[in-house]
Amino acid sequence: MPADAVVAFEPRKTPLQARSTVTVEAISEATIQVLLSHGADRLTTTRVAQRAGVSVGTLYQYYPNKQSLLFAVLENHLTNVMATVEASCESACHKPLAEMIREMVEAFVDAKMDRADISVALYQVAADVGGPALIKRINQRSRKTVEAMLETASDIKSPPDKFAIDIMLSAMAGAMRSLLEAGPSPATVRKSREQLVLLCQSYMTAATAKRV
Amino acid sequence: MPADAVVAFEPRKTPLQARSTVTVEAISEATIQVLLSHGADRLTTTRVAQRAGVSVGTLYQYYPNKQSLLFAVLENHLTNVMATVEASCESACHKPLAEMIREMVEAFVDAKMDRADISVALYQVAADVGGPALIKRINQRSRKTVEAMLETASDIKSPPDKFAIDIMLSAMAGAMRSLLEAGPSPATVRKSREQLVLLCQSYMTAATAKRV
Amino acid sequence: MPADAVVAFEPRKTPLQARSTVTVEAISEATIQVLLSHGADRLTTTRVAQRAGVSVGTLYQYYPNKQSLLFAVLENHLTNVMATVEASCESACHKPLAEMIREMVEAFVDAKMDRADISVALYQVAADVGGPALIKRINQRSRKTVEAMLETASDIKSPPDKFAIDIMLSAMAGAMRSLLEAGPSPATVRKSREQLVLLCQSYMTAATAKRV
Amino acid sequence: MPADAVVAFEPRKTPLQARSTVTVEAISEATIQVLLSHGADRLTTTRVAQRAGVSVGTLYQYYPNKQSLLFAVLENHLTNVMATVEASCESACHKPLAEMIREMVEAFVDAKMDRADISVALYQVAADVGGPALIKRINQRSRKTVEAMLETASDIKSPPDKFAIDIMLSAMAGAMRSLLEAGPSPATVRKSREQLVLLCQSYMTAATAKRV
DNA sequence: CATGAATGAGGTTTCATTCAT
DNA sequence: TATGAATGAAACCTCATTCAT
Repeated sequence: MPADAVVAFEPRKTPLQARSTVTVEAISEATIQVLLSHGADRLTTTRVAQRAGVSVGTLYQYYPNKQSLLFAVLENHLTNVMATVEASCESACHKPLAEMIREMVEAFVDAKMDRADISVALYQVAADVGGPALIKRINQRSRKTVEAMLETASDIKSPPDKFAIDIMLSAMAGAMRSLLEAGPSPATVRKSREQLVLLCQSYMTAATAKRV
Repeated sequence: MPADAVVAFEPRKTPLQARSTVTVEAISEATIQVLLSHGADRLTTTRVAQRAGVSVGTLYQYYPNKQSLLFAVLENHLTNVMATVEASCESACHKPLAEMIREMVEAFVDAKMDRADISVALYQVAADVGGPALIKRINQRSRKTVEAMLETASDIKSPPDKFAIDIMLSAMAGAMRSLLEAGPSPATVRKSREQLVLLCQSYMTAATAKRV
Repeated sequence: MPADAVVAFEPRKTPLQARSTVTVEAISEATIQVLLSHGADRLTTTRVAQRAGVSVGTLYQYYPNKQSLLFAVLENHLTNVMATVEASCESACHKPLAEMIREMVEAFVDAKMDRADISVALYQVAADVGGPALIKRINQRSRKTVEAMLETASDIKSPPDKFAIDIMLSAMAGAMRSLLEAGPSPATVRKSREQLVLLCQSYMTAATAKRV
Repeated sequence: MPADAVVAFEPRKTPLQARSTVTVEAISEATIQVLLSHGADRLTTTRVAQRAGVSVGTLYQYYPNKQSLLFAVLENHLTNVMATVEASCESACHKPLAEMIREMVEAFVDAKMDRADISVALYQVAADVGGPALIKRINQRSRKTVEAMLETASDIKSPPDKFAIDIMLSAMAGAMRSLLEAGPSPATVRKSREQLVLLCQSYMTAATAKRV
């Protein structure tokens, strides 16, 4: 996959007709299937198109190049996960710190596990596809959401600074990645989830001045 | 990790003679240079050989294929980092928990920052080259080392279980990756290091039963 | 001229209705625009259709294929130029040789310069589209016209033979092409025009037996 | 043939070994063969390589892209023709004007006819390959050569200005092109050659102040 | 042992053309 | 008639790997 200039990541045409929407959906899903069954370096645009039941030409009507296709899939996944986390943040407002963290972390772990296969598959492509930049952007939004939640915690004076939140989020994501890549058993997942909650709780507590 | 058979990753011949060692070293360093200057998908064996000042043919006498080359470089880096961490663990034995963690985390951050460029470059290839498996192996060793250190902590009854240590290590590595990929300022690094220490200390403390 | 069969170059349907004429006109003009703005090898039927404000499908209702489109545009241009030259020939009948030539050459240069952009654009496609054959046909007509004119020259016994006229016309066209492709200043054009007149006059004079 | 940026026309590597020289020669010749047998738009790099008896990869070791290949062939041809003309110019020094012109024109016509097939084939590609720019460059050299020759003419005071020489050369080239594209009989060629001599002689004479 | 020319499978992408709506 | 989504053959070009010198 040549990745010279990181340009033109935007999908080429917005699917207006019903037929188009179906096609785009099929391509997107096929991308994941191929990623899972063949691996990132065996993923070819031709194969994706075949799996999607369309011709390569059709694929290229919606994505200007291979990168943009992978980028779109990655972005979609990350956005989904983030949406889940954001929802949990909203519902956890005004609760005590520990509970907030628990809900947030559990939402994150569950969202990731929900489509563990996709997550793992996407780790492979993130690096080639402008992943870091995208992740940075997503993380910034996540951090703001979490920060806003923490502002409302019932038992602390002031929330930890942005810095600490960033650290926590990246630590959580990193641990999750390790876990996913190990192909864990359900039991392991359960236990890890608990530990991750503990990790974040203890760090946030340590990084926070208690409210009077 | 590509779906096909993971073929011989081991270097082809052990460099017994001085000349060979020099050549292998040059190739290894050239790989990193090319990774940094051209990116993972512009890295070609020919280019690496040129940069190293040898012919492609020569390169293939020391590495059976491209993967094995990248694998070796990755392994070398990880081993170096781990060696540093292990050394710090040894020297921190019998100290109190918090101090142990501090020394270990600081050793890790410093080792990573020491050749930040390499770390960043290698994140690109890890996925394609059997990285996860390798990391798993390395992490296991790390975990054992850390575990052994913790056994000797002067202020705790028993160390956290393997599980918690794994979580901590992967969280630390994940946060570090995020940091490195952001291309941080020295000030940011200092602050992050401190926070990472705090993260690990508070988690380990929380995961540990205090000694009588 | 490509080696394969020279298929139907004729437009598919004669535009009888006003709407059709407008459409065909728009497509024709769009072709030139695209030729100028994108170059011959970036000219796609889709792009031409877009520029013309119609769909590709519509384009294919008036032209059976891409070649026929380009051919039509080329033919149109050449025919226009020739019509101008023919007109000048008619009006120059019965004048002295030198004057005839001057009027003819000046008409040619002016006609070409009138839409210099088109001329230059079409040089790019002529070769791929059966240009030489077309030019041959056009040139034959031109030669006959010029010959007819020369027959009436007041100061010569008999006109130069067909051969000489062909040579003159192709020399004139060749020089003009060179000039156009250089993107000349108005001053250069004026001077070149004068020289071209001189070239043709001196050649025709040399190739002619003077009238008693 | 995509022709975006007109870059990197230079051959990729200079053939140092004997084997390489042979290969390059074969590719060059094969290009002309394919051009003649299939036409410019059926010329593919694969076909050229096949005809040359090498693999595509090899072709691309010597030419960075298709354009550069065609450009090299075109340049080679034009340089050859020009060398012949230059030689004739040198040998015609100090002779009378008419004789000079005769020798120069005849040298040109003969050089072109010598490999008429190549000339015709190359007209097809010139436009796509940066031909005009190249021709401009070649023409400038030609003009200087001719100018230098004319300076020494034994029977004229001063030579025609650059302008007139440019006109003459482009007219001559244009007429020649027309002739070649018509696929002329030997008789036609002979006659055309004579006419071309006359054309240039009469123009140069007309454009010159006679020497005392 | 070193060299580097040669290989060729295979990847990405384009675009003329069709045809169901 | 007009549309434009879909097609898919085919083009260009790369690069891991080999092997004769």
